[in-house]
Amino acid sequence: MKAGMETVPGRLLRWYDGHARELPWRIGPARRIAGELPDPYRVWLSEIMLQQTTVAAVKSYFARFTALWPDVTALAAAEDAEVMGEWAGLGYYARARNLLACARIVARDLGGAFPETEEGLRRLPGIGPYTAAAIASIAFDRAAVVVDGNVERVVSRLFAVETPLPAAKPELTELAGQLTPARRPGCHAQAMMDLGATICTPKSPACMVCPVAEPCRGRAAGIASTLPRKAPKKAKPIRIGTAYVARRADGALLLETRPPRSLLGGMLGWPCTDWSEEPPLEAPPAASNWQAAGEVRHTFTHFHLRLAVRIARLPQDAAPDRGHFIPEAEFRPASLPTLMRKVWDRAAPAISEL
DNA sequence: TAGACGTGGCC
DNA sequence: TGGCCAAGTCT
Repeated sequence: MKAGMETVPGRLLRWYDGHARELPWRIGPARRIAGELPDPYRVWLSEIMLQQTTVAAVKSYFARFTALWPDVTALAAAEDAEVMGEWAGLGYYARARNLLACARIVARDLGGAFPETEEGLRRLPGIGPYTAAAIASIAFDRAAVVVDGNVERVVSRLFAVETPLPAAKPELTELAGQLTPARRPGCHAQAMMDLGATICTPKSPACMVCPVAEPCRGRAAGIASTLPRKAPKKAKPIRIGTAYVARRADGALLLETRPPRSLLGGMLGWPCTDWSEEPPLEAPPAASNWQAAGEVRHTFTHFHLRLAVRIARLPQDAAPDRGHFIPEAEFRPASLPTLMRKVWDRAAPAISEL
């Protein structure tokens, strides 16, 4: 085959063999060619962590999780609170709840082995179309069509797809399928994602060094950097509320485990009023002397939050109707979701003076 | 099906 | 500073 005739998947694979990112959960192209495949547990764990999350943010969490729980059986046996505490700061906490649920199903019902097919994987909690395809492809070398945000971007540019997302999704999936080779599908999937992450980036793609620049129709049309098109986003409303940081005479802090399937569900947090666009009605935990300790601002996916922080010292025999005291020695701010850690950062200097 | 669901980095 | 963006899933 003449060089100019080399197919897109062929160019991509050749590029990947020389430029694959080295990642802790990955087996490099040379070892994969030699027949080695990565540990499905590590692939699964990394894929869950990487959902809507950057590689940079995931690395330290992945290291800690695999050190604490080296295999799915170990993770399945962990306490909920410990796993949620280790996930704190990574966001999208439903992922951590589903991670544990999934680990327990795999350990208990599947003998500790992950399903090797998309269909089997798809039945597990927290594994959707993308993750099922990614695990089947990367961990088991199945020719699954892996479509994440990177692939959507690469494919929409290669074929100059101007239909806005999410309407363009079926078309992009079809085109991604046409590119998926029967040979080395796992390397192909990772090559597409590496290309999207390092060269075919959202803002200023490095077309000058792109291995598929020549066949790229988006580049030829001069519109690559504007693709994929996306539907306009809605404005975020501002919600307000109050967080209460109470410290007992012995230093213990009043925290509560937030209800599952809610915002920050399953995570530890300070008792709060509800967060709404109107001033809150809910009463604070019983205490005589709440003092203002500033405000925390935090932005979630769909709203901005302004949380007033109030602090109080509670008598040793206090019996609050919500939450539970955590002894000073056991309290780890790092086990709080970021919003709640911000509240603590605001409250901590003042509360020790109380 | 569109909205809920986190966070940190970048410009 | 504030809006945008990043390896999606669930309901």
